[in-house]
Amino acid sequence: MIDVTLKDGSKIQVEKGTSVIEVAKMISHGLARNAVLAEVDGVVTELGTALDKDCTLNILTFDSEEGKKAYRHTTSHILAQAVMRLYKDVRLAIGPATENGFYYDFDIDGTFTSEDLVKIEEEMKKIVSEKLPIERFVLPRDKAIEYMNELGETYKVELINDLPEDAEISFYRQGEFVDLCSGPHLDNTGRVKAFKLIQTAGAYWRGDEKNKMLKRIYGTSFPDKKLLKEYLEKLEEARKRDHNRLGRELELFTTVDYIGQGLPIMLPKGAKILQILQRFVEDEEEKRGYQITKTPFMAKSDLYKISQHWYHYRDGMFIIGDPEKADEEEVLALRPMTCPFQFQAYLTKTRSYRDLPIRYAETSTLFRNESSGEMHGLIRVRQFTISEGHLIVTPSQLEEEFRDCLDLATFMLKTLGLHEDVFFRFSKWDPENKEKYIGSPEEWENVQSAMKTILDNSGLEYTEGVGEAAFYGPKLDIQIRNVHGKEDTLITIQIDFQLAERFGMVYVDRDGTKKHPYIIHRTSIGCYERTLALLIEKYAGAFPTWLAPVQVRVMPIVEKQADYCAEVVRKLKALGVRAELDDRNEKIGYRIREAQVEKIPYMLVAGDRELEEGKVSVRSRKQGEMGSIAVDEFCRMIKEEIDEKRI
RNA sequence: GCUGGUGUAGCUCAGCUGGUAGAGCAACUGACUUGUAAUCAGUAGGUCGGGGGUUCAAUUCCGUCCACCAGCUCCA
Repeated sequence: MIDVTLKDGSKIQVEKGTSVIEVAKMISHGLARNAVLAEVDGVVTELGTALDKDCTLNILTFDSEEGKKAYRHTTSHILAQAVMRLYKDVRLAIGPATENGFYYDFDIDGTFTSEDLVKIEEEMKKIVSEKLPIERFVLPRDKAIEYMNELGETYKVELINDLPEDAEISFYRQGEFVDLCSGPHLDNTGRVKAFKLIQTAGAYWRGDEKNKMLKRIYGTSFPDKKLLKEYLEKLEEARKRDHNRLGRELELFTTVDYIGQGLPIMLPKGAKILQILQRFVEDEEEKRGYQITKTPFMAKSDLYKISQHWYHYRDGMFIIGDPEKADEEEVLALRPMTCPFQFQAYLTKTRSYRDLPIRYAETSTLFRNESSGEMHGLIRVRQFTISEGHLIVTPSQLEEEFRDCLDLATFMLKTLGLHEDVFFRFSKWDPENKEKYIGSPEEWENVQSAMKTILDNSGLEYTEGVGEAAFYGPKLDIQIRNVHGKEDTLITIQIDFQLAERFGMVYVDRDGTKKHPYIIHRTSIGCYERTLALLIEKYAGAFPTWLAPVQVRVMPIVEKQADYCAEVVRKLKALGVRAELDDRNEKIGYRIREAQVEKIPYMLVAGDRELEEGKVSVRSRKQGEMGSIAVDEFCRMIKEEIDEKRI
C-alpha cells in the first residue's frame, strides 16, 4: 500500500500501482468525471499513470491551464482522426492547443468547405461516442521514423528528425489513429463533451512562406455545451465591437475600391477624433521638452542608402521611379520612417554635450508598402500618421530619457483608458539571421544588455521576442490585442546605436572629442489610425466625452423651443464643446434614439418647462434621464468632464 | 504574397437549379406639433464590384482584375 496525499492535505491509502483515475473515483465520482490530468508530486501526469510510491496528488480539471490545453489538444487529435477517416491522401502536420481552442494542419488536395466542417464534426461526434481509450507509447528514433514513413507521414518524420538527440519520442493511439505527440492527453475520447469547428485557413508548414501551404482547421472545445455556447456568443459580441464594422457604421471612416488597399478615407467624425488626439499629444510633448519638426514625405534614394533603408527595408517602401537605376539617376521614395529626415535637423550645426538631450517630435505621415494580404481596417494600412519622435542623447542620459519615454507612453495609455489592455515585449534581434540587421553581434549584445538593464530597473514586466527587433536596434514594444485576439504593436520605444554613426551625427564632449550619440526612436501614442481602431473596439464606439466627435445634441420638443436650443448650442460651442442642434420635425423619442445609436454622450431636451426656467433636461448615453438642470450648470459639468479627460 | 470566404439601392440583407431584381432602415415629399430608444402615407433610388468569355439569354456559369473579411504568431 502507498500513501497518497490529496490537495486538501488528507491522505488515502491505495494499492501500489493504482492509476490516477482510479484514485479520483475513490475521492468522488464527480471529480473522476471532470478529471483531465493530474499533478503527482507537482508533475503534470496523465490519468492512466500508475502510482508506485507515496506521493501527493492533485486532480486537474478543465479549469486549470494544463487541463484546458490537454483537453483541446485531445480534441485536435479527434479532429485529425475524423479527417483521416473521411478523406484520402491526407498527411498530418501539427495540431496544438491554442489560447482559446485548437487547430490541426493538414496537407490535402482541395479545400475544406463549410459543408466539410459539418461532416467532420459529425465524424468527431462518432469518435467521441466510441469512447476510444487513448494510449501513449514510446519508440526509439529509428523505429519512430520507420513507423511514420510506413504511414506516409512525411511531416512527422521531419519533426522527429528535428527533435534533440536525447528526446523521448512518444506517440498517442486512439482506435485506428496514431499521432506523434509529446502530450499530455486525456485518457479517453469520450471525455470531450462539446466542441465546434470554427473556421478553415491556410497556414504555411512551420510558418515559413517558402514552405507548402497547408489547410488548417480551427476549433474549440469545452467540457459542457453551455460553456461552448457562451464562448461562441462572446465571439459574436466581439465581432460587434470590430472597429471595421463600427467605424463604418458610426461614419468615422470608409474605404473606396478605386483608391486602393490600406488607404482609408477618414470621414469628418473620424478625422475629428484624430485631430483631438493629435492636439493632445503635441501639447503634452511640448510640455515634456520636445521640439516639433516638419520634414518631407519623400526623399532621394541617397538618403535611404545612408540610413540603410534602401538595403534593409526597400520592400516596404513606395519608390517613384526604377529602383534599379538609383545609382545613375534620381529615384525618389516615400518615407517609411521619419528617422533619417529628423536627423538632418540635428546635423544643421555642431552640437555640444551641453545641447543634449535633444528631443524632436513630429506628427508624421508615413507610407509603407505592406503586402496585399496584410491590410486590416485602420489597424494595418499603407499610409498612416504616427506620433514620431527621436531623442538624441549621451550614453549617460540614455536610461533617464528612455524611462521618460516610457512614462509618456504610460501617461497616454492611462489617459486613453488602454493601460490595462497592453503588455510589454522586449524585441531582440535574431542572431541566426544576421543579414536582417546592421551592426556587429558585439554591438547588438551590448545594446541589448543595456536595454535589459533599463527595463529591469524600471520594474516593468515584459516578454522577450527574438527576431522582433528593428534592423537598427532593439525595441520595447507595447502590444495590444484587437477584438479578434490578434496582437499588434501600439507603441514602441527603440534604442539605436547605429544610425548616428551612419549619418555622422556627433556631439563635442566635455573633453573636446567628438562622440556619436545614442538615439531613442519612440512614439508616444503610436500611429493615430491604429490607436483610433483600438479605441473604437475598447469603447464599442461609445467614446469618452473628451474624445467623442459630437459631445452634445440639443433637441427642442417642438419647433417653438428651437431658438432657445440654438442658443444653448451657441453657449456650448463658445466653451469649445462639440454640440449640435437637432430641431427636425420628428418625435422626441425618434431623435433620442438616433442620438443614442450614434453614441453621443449627452442629449439635452428642452420643452416649455425648460425654456421658462432656463434649464435643459439632461439625458446621458450611459445613465439615461438625469433630470433638468440650469444650462450654466450643465456647461460647467461637461466642461469639467472634458478638461479632466474623464473615461 | 499565400489559403479560404465575401462583394446586389446610401446602410443591413433576400433573390432555388441562367429568363435583366426585392424588403427594412436612410433620403426626398406631404400630413402630424410631438416630453426621453423608431408617427403615418407617398415618391425616388440599382449597367447586381470592374473588364472579358460561354449562351438565344448571365446578378446567377467560367476565367481575370479590384476591394473587403478571416487566417498564415501558438510548432510533436
